[in-house]
Amino acid sequence: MILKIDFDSEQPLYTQLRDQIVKGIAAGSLKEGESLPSVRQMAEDLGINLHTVNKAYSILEQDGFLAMYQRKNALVQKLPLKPDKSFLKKLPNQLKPIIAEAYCRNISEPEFIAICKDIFSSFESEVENES
Amino acid sequence: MILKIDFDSEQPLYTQLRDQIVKGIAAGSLKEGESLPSVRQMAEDLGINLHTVNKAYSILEQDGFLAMYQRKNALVQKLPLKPDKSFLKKLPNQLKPIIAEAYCRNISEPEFIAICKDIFSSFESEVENES
Amino acid sequence: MILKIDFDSEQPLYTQLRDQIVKGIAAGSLKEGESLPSVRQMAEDLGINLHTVNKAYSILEQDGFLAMYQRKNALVQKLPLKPDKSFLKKLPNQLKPIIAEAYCRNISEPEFIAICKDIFSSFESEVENES
Amino acid sequence: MILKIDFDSEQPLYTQLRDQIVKGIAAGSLKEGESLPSVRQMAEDLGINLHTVNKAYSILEQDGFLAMYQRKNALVQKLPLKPDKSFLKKLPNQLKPIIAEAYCRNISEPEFIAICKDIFSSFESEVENES
DNA sequence: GTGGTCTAGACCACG
DNA sequence: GTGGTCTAGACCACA
Repeated sequence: MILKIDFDSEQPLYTQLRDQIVKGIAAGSLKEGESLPSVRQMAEDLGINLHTVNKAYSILEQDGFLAMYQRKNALVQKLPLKPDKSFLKKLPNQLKPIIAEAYCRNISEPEFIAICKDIFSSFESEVENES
Repeated sequence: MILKIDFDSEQPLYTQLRDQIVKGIAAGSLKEGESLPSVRQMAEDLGINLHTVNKAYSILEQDGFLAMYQRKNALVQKLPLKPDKSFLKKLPNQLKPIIAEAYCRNISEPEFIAICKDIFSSFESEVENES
Repeated sequence: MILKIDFDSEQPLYTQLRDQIVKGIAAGSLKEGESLPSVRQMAEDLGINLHTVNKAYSILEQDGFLAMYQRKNALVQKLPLKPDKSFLKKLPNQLKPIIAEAYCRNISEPEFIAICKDIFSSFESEVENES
Repeated sequence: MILKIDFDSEQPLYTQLRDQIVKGIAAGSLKEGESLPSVRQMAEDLGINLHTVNKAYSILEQDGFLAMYQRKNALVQKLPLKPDKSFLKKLPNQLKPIIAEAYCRNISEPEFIAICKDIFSSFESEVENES
């Protein structure tokens, strides 16, 4: 599992880290029960501040992706099969502005769906291949 | 065209306003050539500061959704038929973290696609019905 | 002499009008002693406000391009052969930021000169042909 | 790199600052990757408001001259070798009124070209000499 | 009346 | 300490 942080991105480092870990879980390179490097180790590996890693881990814990033990050891959690209701409510609100802009920019529904399917399949295929 | 601003949201006011207007254009309630309220009027209507509205308008102008003139109100612009390449490149990056999380939360691809289609059709249907 | 005002331009109307008239003089379509339409007439012709025309005429008078008589009749003036010193001092300052940006954008000196020559020759050729 | 702001000029402060920085880049006193003072520092140095500097920096960022990050100062960017098409289209329109007035004021084409060359060479020579 | 510019001062997110 | 956001209030150019 290789995490890439783009220091030149406009996106905050801690959300980048969060997204990278979620992507890792989605792609299967991070499996249930697996443990992440300690906050200190991760910060050193990525060359970022300890507090930044801490913030990312905290959010992931709060969202149910991680369970923190001993203040430093982070274990990947398996999410319940039924999707969280609050997430189901949040999801369309996240998508709406994106789709609105895509629609204005004359991207057709099939084109958009194709892009989504591509991303989905990128997760599903990797599940089988990665360790 | 009713705009709603959520003062408790963590999302900046000016991006909320931007998104609302893009949604309005997508939904057809704002048509090409139509004019938006003046920055002062809009600010008063929403109960926010003039400069915040100005920033939203400026971004929309920069993105080609609006044209602003010193002597006229902001006018809704028609976007070119061909989607902007830079947007096509940005789009998957916007979607990837959202889909990754959805995938982790056991939302299936068909479910996700259905949500997208719902949003798409909400724009397409309103185009015909709204004034 | 046809004047074109672009109501959608970001440039103020009165400076557009001023520039158009200067271009007309440069191109020879407006000759020394020729009289421009009255402020009222010009405003009506262009569909702009009387004050806007007045402002343009005033600036042109101040710059020596026009002589105003009877408050309404504007005569094209011939400029002295020796260039105004204050203009010679102002000119490089006007050009410097433009050339600086062109240079940054990798436009070579010959390219730039070619563009200038094109514009120059557009004035010189028209002098002979226009009425 | 010394920046001069003329408070008595009719030109807006933020465009003055913008032009000064572009000139600095053209002259080579600001090199790729170099960082500009923070908005606060620059504002203090020039005796102007923080937001005014911010606006100048934002425009420069939008035009590709600077890259701004939340956690770093503004960094000078290298522009692509191929000139922007939109700039090539804008350039003659910027030059036309200036050349028209110069032509009216009996400045010959060679004189004008000489002035342009002077400005160009002022950039090219400094590139080698400055640190 | 419109938007544009500028100032002053505040709070927050980020690292 | 950085830039980002937001507010409040002022003056000016434009038409």
